[in-house]
Amino acid sequence: MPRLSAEDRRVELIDATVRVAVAEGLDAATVRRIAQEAGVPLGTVHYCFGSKAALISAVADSIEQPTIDVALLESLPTDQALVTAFRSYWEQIGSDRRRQLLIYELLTHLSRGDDASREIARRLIDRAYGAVLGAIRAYAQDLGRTLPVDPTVLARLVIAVTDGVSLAWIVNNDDDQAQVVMETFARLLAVVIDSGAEQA
Amino acid sequence: MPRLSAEDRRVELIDATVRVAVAEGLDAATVRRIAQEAGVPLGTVHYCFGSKAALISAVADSIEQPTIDVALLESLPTDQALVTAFRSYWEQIGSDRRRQLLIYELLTHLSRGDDASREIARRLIDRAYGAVLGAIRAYAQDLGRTLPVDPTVLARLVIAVTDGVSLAWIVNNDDDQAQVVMETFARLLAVVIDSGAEQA
DNA sequence: CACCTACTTGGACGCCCGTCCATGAATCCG
DNA sequence: CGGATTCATGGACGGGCGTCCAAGTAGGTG
Repeated sequence: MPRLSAEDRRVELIDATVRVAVAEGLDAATVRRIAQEAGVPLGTVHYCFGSKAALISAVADSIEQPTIDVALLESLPTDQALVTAFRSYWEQIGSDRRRQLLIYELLTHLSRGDDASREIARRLIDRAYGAVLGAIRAYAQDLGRTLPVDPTVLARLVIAVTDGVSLAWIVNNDDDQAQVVMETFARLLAVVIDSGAEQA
Repeated sequence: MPRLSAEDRRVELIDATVRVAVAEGLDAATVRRIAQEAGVPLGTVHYCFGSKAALISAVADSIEQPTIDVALLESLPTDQALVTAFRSYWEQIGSDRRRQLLIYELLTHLSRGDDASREIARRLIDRAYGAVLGAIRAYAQDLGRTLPVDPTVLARLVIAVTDGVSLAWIVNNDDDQAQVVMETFARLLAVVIDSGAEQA
């Protein structure tokens, strides 16, 4: 009801869309349901975004990916450092099953769209990739040596593991299993990194 | 048009649904579109399945997961054996991007449903898990020793990696990247397995 | 042959969808 | 102050959705 700039209104509508889509699924996030959630009349949505597809794209671009703080890991043994890093990552991702589910709904939905939509899905994954790659590079620098694995490939692998674990966790809702699988991967990685150090 | 038993008709309808959903997305697989694809009148779908949800559940249960033939890996060095195994797995999964996309659409869709739907999603993942776990156990037996990682956890981890890689591959369509990431994981695993052997 | 079960057929029902648009109100600016 | 721009509002439109059902038809059984 209060008069807002279109820009501020867009932020409100994106937030409302996230709320609805997280709670009830992306399919339930209809224009009417979003307008109701945001407390605005129906026409406002199309006034601000022009189309529902543009709104969904804006929602995908608004999704924030976890951050990794490498400073916490200094002076820890390799295996403990990696386990800690994954645990921190998981605490951010694993807090809300439905939120993570929405990310996969967005990725699959956008993957069926036109080139512009697919580009947005790509960016969504690349944001996570960039965060992980930055953390890996910072960690390698702290370690004072190069890793026995290409950091860019390792970052892709870490994203794959967390995404895969998240997907299974969404489906079977088993927190402990997700934790154990990620910790196992962290320890595998630690073995390789330490063995690489011995060889060097 | 030809008179078929309801059971045979169900198979036809499931196949038609898969065709439509693979090609155009799960959202595009409406009852009308499915009936058209199968060449049957609209009412037939509900006669055979009672509801669209039951049809989608049947579709999810019909999805076959890759098989892994461990016999091929005998007498290969560990790293080559694992790389070969992942490559074989990928040749089955990575042949059709849209088919893999449908699996994720089904998983997210079913995860939003009631308990029965979520159970079906769980089975879909568990089929892949069972296949991988069986292969791991067979491989460990061929190796003649126990692995340094719990096979059930390792199987979950392998599923996570392949699912995560598939997801990224669906989004960015980069075959080479998917291959490289999986091969890197295979080699990481080989290092750990071989180092576990040395310790033993 | 008659009968009953099983399958077929296509239209009708009510609902919700995304989009559009005409009108009105607020705000900004020369 | 007055005109122009920007935002607000809610009803209307055409279409597609899942579901239901009454009538028709084939096949097997007594």
